[in-house]
Amino acid sequence: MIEMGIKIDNIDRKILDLLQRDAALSQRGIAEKVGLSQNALWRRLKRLEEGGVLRGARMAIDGRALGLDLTVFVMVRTRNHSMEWAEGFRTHVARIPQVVEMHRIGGDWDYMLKIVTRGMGGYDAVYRRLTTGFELDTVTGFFSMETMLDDRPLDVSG
Amino acid sequence: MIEMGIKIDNIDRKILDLLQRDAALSQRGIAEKVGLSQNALWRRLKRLEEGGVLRGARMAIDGRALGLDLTVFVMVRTRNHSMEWAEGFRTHVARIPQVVEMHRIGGDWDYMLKIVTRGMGGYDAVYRRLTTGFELDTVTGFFSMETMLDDRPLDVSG
DNA sequence: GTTGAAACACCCTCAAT
DNA sequence: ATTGAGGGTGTTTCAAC
Repeated sequence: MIEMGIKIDNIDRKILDLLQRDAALSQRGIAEKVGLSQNALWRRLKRLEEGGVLRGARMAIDGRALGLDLTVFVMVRTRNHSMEWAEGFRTHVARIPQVVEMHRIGGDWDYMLKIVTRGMGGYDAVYRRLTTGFELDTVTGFFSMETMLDDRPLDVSG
Repeated sequence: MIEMGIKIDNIDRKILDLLQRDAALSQRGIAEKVGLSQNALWRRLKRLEEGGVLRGARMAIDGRALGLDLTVFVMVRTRNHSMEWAEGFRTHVARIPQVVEMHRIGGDWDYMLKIVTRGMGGYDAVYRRLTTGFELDTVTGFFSMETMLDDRPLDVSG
């Protein structure tokens, strides 16, 4: 079965762009910006939601207020490349709440994890938890010294 | 002047955790979950907002619905390490909308960029735009073959 | 696609405790 | 901290065009 997805026109793109930047916008406000009535906008939002394009509103928070001052990108090389092992590794990593992102990648490494935690002590704890119970070939961390751009909206232009 | 930040207690942490996962929760619903009256919750939200801890609601969208099917982590090594150059580079990169994240990092590389775009053609366009007008020493891309965890809430426990 | 309206939920701000 | 209440805003769903 082919994943079809719903049709998205330029007004939808504009709506998605606005909502990515501020999910608290009122329907009236969005409707005015895109040149629709509030009623017509409501029907589009319902359609986008039912089509799975809208995936819920998230509140962005300042991690530093919680002491989350360290971001590390961890590269992992493994020996076992079976799908079963990968799924087990995913489950293992998913239990570590400081991991905010995980990718299976190509190139010199097999996995890449984004970690957000409290200083080096927090990172050390994550590192130990990550490497306990799983045979990882190599683990290297790239430490973010400065977040220059963060959490930008996806490019909706098409 | 020292950045002080506001005090965050365990109820605040619980509130932040809930809002990170669903910014559309009603104040009544949150208040009930954390054991406060709606009125008391409102005061806490106002305080968290004025303290800069809450940074606005964003709608999460399904990039694939827009054809955004390729995520690449680009590592960049440069020759010039002055702060002026870095700021110019940041401005240059910020103009490329497919860059959703940019970090100055330590280790083998100087910068790391997260790119979300439409297939290899889209990546090629981003790559050319990135490397035009700026002398970069080395540029390498790690291609995400599978996003195993994405956009998880920050760990509020403390 | 549009306007208008009714019913409802939620938010914000009081006052009182 | 709590409850209760009033006014205002926003959403959802109609009917009619």
